[in-house]
Amino acid sequence: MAMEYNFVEIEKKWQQYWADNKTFEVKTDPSKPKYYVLDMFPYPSGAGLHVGHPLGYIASDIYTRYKRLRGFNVLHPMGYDAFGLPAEQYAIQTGQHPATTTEANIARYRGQMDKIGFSFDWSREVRTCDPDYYKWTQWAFLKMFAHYYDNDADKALPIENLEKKFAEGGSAAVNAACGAVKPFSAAEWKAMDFKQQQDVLMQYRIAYLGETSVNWCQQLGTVLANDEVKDGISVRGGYPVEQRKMRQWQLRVSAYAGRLLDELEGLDWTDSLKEMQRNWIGRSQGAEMVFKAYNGTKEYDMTIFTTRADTIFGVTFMVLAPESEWVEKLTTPEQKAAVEAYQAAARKKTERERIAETRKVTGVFSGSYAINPLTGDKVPVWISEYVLAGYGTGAIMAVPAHDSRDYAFAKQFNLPIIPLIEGCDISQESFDAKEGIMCNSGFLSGKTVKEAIPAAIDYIEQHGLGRRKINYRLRDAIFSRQRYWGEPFPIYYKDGVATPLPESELPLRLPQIDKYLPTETGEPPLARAKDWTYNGHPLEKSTMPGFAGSSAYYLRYMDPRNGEALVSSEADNYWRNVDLYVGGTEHATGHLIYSRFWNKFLYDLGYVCEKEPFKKLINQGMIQGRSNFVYRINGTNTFVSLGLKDQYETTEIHVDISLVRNDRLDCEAFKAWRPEYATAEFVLENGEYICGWAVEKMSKSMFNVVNPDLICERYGADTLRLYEMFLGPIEQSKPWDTQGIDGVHRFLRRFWRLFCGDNGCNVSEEAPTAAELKSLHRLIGKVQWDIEHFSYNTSVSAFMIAVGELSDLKCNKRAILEPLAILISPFAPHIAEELWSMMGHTESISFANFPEYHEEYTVEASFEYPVSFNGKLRFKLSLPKDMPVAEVEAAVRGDERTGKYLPAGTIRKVVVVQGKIINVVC
RNA sequence: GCCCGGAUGGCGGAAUUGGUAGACGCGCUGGACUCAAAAUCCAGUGUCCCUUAAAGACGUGCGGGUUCGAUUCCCGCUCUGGGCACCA
Repeated sequence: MAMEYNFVEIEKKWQQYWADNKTFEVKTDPSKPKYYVLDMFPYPSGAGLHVGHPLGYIASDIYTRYKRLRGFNVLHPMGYDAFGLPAEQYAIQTGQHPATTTEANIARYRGQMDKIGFSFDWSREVRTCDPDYYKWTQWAFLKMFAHYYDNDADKALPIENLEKKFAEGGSAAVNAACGAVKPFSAAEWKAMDFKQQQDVLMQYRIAYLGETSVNWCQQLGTVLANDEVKDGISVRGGYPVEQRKMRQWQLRVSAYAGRLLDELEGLDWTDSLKEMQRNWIGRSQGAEMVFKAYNGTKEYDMTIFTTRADTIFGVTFMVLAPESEWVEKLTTPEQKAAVEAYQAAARKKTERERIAETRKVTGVFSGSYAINPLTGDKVPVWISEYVLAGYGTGAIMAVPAHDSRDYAFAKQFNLPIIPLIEGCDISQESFDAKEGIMCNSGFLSGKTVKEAIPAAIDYIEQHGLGRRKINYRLRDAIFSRQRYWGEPFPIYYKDGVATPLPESELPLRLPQIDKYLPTETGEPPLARAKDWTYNGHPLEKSTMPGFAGSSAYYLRYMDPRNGEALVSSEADNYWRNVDLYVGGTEHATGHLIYSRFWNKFLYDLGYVCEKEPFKKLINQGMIQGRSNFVYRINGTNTFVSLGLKDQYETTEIHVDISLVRNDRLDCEAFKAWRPEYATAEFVLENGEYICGWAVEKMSKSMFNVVNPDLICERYGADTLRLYEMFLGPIEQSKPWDTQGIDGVHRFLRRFWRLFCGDNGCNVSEEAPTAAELKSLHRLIGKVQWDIEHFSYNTSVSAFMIAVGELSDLKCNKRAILEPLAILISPFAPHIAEELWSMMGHTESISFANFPEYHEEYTVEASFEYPVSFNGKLRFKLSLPKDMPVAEVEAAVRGDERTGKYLPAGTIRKVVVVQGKIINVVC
């Protein structure tokens, strides 16, 4: 029987072997260096995996297997981000419990992943919806509730510490991240009752309950975090989102803004991703300044934030956000009606409408005036939507000459514009650039802008008018969701005071309910649970958002079955943090911020030993679909081939890619596809119907989804793995094209034939030739470099070339083929294992060593030819001075016929220009 | 508007970073095997000039520059993907 490459049997056999032998289970082992490779765990959706999903998993699996061959103890776990909206939406429609559908989806995902031959340590699987897992999500929340952020210590400290300081010196004794707190003395603190004290403490807690403007989504019936909203609509579902003031649980992520920004530096992430986080955190350096404001009867100190303190001599008006607390104080009786109408109109707008009206300038005069603290000038105080309540102090000083938004506002309402920079033209637009020489600016006149900014702030600080201040755009994360399928809060309300559950009560399990909709009174679904109380007190009815469970999962993998701690310090000290994290860039401003925050918080408390969770991050690109089209002549049921379609008025229609091969439509299959096409007629070219095509997102509605199961069945997992890597660079988006897979499959069959003849294994014990060794070692060097640089597409090419060379040489030597099998095992593990065992090994290839690369030739020679080069010459040659260029080149290349100077194959590149050797590379 | 990327044959992409552009694969063309098809194997395949070949010229989005030499570095554009978007 001919020994053909039977991938179906081989893959089944080795997947079974790995499972039976627990090949990929790891333990902490101080005798070996650790390496932690993590994939972003999937949300198990009902649609299953398509061929794009495993891309990152394949890349990380290759790296994992490579690191194992290099002697590392590699932690490579997988689990499921199992709480979330889609399962709940499905539950609302069908009444099926989300746990049931989630369970089914997980089983499907697992089945699909198993077919691809990943080397996950499944004994460490976690699911965020498992009570043994979410116990630790709740635990972390309780810790956040019990801590505050001390700005002086620059870390989280226990809330008891805060209480002690309040009792000693009142609110002034602490410099901490907090909400709006009226200053109080120690005596006032002691005079407060329990509830009042708790209200104050709540303003300081890292997990806190606070009134805030939130993204409310009516259709989803829940609030959403900023990163869950894009362009004013919800990321999940695509429903409109509006701003509402609500009392919600929040995480004081903003307290960590500085550290989140600074510690980004040391991470091995792509610049674009770091840049995204920097923008999201949005540090801006400036000053807070106090303006006296007078409403006709009373004077107030109004604080504003500016990055352009140098422009203070050009302030011609002030602007408040409509939601600002100053609005009420500074609105005069005459303006009251107009201001309230403006506020009401602003409140009613959805986020989407506000975005749509971005360029419209609106505003209303408050009736009050403020005094410029430097010039003593009296300027009007206006109210406008273009100032945001949530940033800075919700109030600004307006300098229309040098800020485009202030300029537009001044033009609209005919307010004065004073230029402050010599020679700037402000007739058409403001001059926003931070360059030029100041004028009209008192003591700042004559300075450059860059000098004037610090000089102005110094002056302001010295005269007690304000202080340096750094503001961040990063907002606190809204942590409540009015939803069922999430972690319950371990919080109950005792006489209206939010009280933490004792840790011993964790996990607080999600109760059973009969319906998943909000109640008639608009309460979250948990209000439907029977007896949702603790010791007779009501429990919190909202649940945690999706990012709660995914924020610390990488820690749980280190010690997933620990009932006593999130992770033991032994496991944490060994595995430390993730060395390589692979996942999509869509989590840049969500998960990857929250996880870093969560980790830093646990670091402050001493539960984890590393400041950052993910050392190196690779963002795999998307695999796009390749859609096919047919062209229906308008008003008929006749379809015209691509090349002829311009002769008709046609409509482009997506056609299922399974009905198309090589862009040729199977017309009979098309007729059978849909009843409306049963009578279809075709206008062919050269007897064929040619379809159009386009690269689009892979989705059911475009009929271009390719299922990995099908590819595994037809070509095998090893072919799938190689082909996904071969498609292009891992970080790049690229279209899937099932056509091309044949090439990779052919390669694997050629690879197989290198080891197997018609009568089975034909590996010989002969010593390899120099040419064979050269081929092998070039491959080793290349593959090693490629894996370390995540350039897997070029490795696959290198394998193809090497196998081509070795086939031509009819090489069947063990000394070549064994290293070759090891080399390919990270990419195509099943075939590698099979060939390895066929060559007589009893132990799995996973425990072999990655072959060592050897330079084949060492060259020593001196060089006397006239030579100019730019640092690239790797060695010296000895050649006569007047040798003709052609001969020099031949000699340097090691031409076997001249053969005098160097052995053949030594030189890869010789560059000779105008009789001079410019560059020689070996 | 602001901040990052990207642009190379019919297609996906190589060129380890200033040194033979187009590796490798797909597709296409021709051939072998076959009654035939599929599969497999072999050869060719950037463009132009040309019956063909040789030889030559032109070629990495566009226009300049640096260099003996530029896909690679610099300046100015065009197109395109992504992120942020009244953040004072």
